[in-house]
Order: sequence, then C-alpha cells, then structure tokens
Amino acid sequence: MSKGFTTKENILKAAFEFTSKFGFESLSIGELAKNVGMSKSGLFGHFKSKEKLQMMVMDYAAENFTLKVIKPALKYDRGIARIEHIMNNWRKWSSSSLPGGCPFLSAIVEFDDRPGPVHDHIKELQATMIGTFERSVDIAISEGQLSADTNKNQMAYELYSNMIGFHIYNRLLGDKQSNKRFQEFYKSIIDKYKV
Amino acid sequence: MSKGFTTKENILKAAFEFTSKFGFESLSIGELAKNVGMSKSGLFGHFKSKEKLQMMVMDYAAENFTLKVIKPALKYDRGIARIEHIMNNWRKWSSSSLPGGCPFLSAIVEFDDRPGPVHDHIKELQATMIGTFERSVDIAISEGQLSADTNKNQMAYELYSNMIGFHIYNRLLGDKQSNKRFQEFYKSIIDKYKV
DNA sequence: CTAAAAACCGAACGGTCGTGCTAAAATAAA
DNA sequence: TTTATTTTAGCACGACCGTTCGGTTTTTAG
Repeated sequence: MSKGFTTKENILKAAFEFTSKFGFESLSIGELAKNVGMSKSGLFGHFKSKEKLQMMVMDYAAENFTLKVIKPALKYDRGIARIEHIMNNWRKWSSSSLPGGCPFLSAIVEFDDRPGPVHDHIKELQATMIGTFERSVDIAISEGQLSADTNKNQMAYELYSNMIGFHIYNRLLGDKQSNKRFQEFYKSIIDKYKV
Repeated sequence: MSKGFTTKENILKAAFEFTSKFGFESLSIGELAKNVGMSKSGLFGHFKSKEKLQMMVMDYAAENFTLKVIKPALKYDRGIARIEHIMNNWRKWSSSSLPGGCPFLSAIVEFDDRPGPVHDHIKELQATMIGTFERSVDIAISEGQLSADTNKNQMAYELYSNMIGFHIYNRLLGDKQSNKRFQEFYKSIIDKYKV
C-alpha cells in the first residue's frame, strides 16, 4: 500500500516536469521510465493506459497549482488582497516555479480538438480553476471592495487573459518587460471594477 | 517548375489544416501523405526534413493570417477603426475560419522549450505579428485618436492577451459568452487609451 | 516466519516514426 | 520528338511507440 504510492508519486512528479517542458504528446512511457530509473512495463503497471497517466499528470499539476498558488493566498484578507496574491503567485508559478511552460496550457491546446476522456478532464480542471477565480472575485464584491455590479465571470476572464498573455510574452518571446506588462494590465483591470 | 509548386501548396494546405486540429507534434509525414493521396517518400522529397516542413507550415499559416486578418483591415481608416477590424477579423479567423485551434498557439506552447530553428522561427513570426499590432496602435496615436502617452507595446500586449483568452474560452471551454467577453474587454482597453 | 499480494523486470508484439536509397514515371526544355 | 530534369513510388532501415504476458523479486498481512 505504501511502496506503490511512493513510486507512483515519484513517477508523477517526473512526468509533471517533463510535461511542463515538452507537452503531453511528447510524454512517452519509455522516456519517462528512463528518467525515474525503472522499466517501461514496471512503470506502465501503475497506470493502465497512457490516457490514465496523462489525466493523473493533470491532476498532479492541479494539486501543485492549488498548493503553490491558491492555498498561500488564502492566508490573506478576503477581497482584492487575496486576488492580488493569487495573481502574483500564479505569475511566479508560471515563470519560475515550473521547469518549463504551463502544463495546463499545453493540455488545452493539445486536446481541444481531440474528443475523449482526456479532453473532458482538462476541460473540467480548467473550469474548476476559473471557478476559483470567479469565487475570489465574488468575495471581493461582497466585501464591498469591488463595485456591486461587477460581472465576476467577465472579470475572471480578464484576469485569466492577462495571465496567459504574460506567460506567452515571458516564455516564448522572452520579453524582459513582461512582468511590467502584466502588473500594469492587472492594475487597470482592478481599477476598472473597484468601488 | 509548376507541378512541384502546386502539389507543395496542396500539401501545405492539408498540413495547415491538420496542424490546426492536432498540433505540430502530431503532424506526421505518413499521415499527411495519406491525406493528400501520395506516398510518404514522394511527399518527403518536397521538404528535406520534418523541421523544414514544420517551418513552412508556419509560414503558410502566417500568410493565411495576413490574408484573412491584416489585409482586409487595411481598407479601413487608419486608427481605431483599423485596430477594431484587425481584432474582429482575428476573432473570426480563430473561431470559424480555422478548422481547429490556432496553429500559432500550438507552435508557441510546443516549441517554447525546444531550442532550435523551429523555435526561432515561430518566435520571429510572433514578434512580427505583434509588431504589426504595435504599428497599428502607433498609427492611431499619430492620428490623434489615442492619447499621446499611450504605450503602444503595452496596449498591443493587452489586445493580444484578450485574443488568446478568447481563443481558449471559446475553443476549450466552449463558452457561449466568449464573444461577449472578448468585445467587452476590447472596449475597455480602447476606452482606457482613447483621448 | 510464512503466505498472499503487490511491484517490477525483460522480452516481445504489431505499428508508426523520420529518413535514406534506387528506379520508374511524369513533366519541362531543347 | 528527343533529352534533361523534376517528381513520385516502393522498399528498407533503425528507433521508438503503447501494450501484453510470464516470471521474478520485493513488500505487505496474518
């Protein structure tokens, strides 16, 4: 019960890092086995298919995201302060904590045209994630820090867009000013909805 | 001189559509050959490597983008009107003209961690594309429609982010309101910089 | 300590991958 | 029409893919 769990966790960690760098399509079982120092079939035994592996990697990434981005922000005051911490944790997560690019973004572009369980899984994870942002916006509204007629879905969309834009500017284009772009855009979004 | 060009164009068109749906990583020469009805080696002869093929598909996509998004907008007045047409053409291109997802976004996430000529190529193409937006912003400034202290790079970043956000909301999440989200965000960005 | 269960390995399977080679067919140039 | 050139097909290659199976080792439970 214990050994299996440990190695599975090791595998998922390695797979998470690999996926961050090279995407889900390139995540091969043989290569992964080599990375964690075990046989292909031994590794395969932990997941009954590659699809299951992919989905578990997504779950692992989601847990990592929650741990590094959401949870630390919950220590701060409800409202704008918490939103700001979420956004900054997110920015740091995607720019320095990850060994490569955002695995969610990889999953999104790789599976948005491939119907199946993996597609449904990443879609659900993203919906959940966005739901979290919407809830944090909602809290800021009920705390009276954002104007009462703020559309939480719209604002979450805007915050989300800024994040993805930053990620691309920072990672692909290597724009040294991407942090500044992100911050300035964030501020203008908040200002727009502030009371 | 003529026959080769024609078939090469056919191949690139099919590859473009395939890539839009399944990404560059999944673009295999055998599958592509099957799609255009010729042999694997016959197709391969047109491109001396898979990397060259990938880069040519990117060029094809860039031409398609220019043709469908940029060029039609040039018929409209310099300034905000032109920016608006670019953004709307872009939105339509990514949501209905393409058979699948945005091939540039695929290229970005698939190659941002793989150093090499393909990485450099997509990076250059994206920089050029963003440069085009920056120039259209610059025009609007010099026409006196946007305030003189508008940071064109920042504004282009914001327009770009909105576009990517829309693409993901629309394609992966299938959000019926993504068009509205996009339009509203666009308007607020323009308003912020308008004189 | 022993027996049951879980974990792991090595080999092999049918496929597909990108990429060469050679030769035939189709096209263009003369 | 003949010749030169380009285009295409067929075949083979080594490598890797996900997956299965049988057997060995290791871990757990009683």
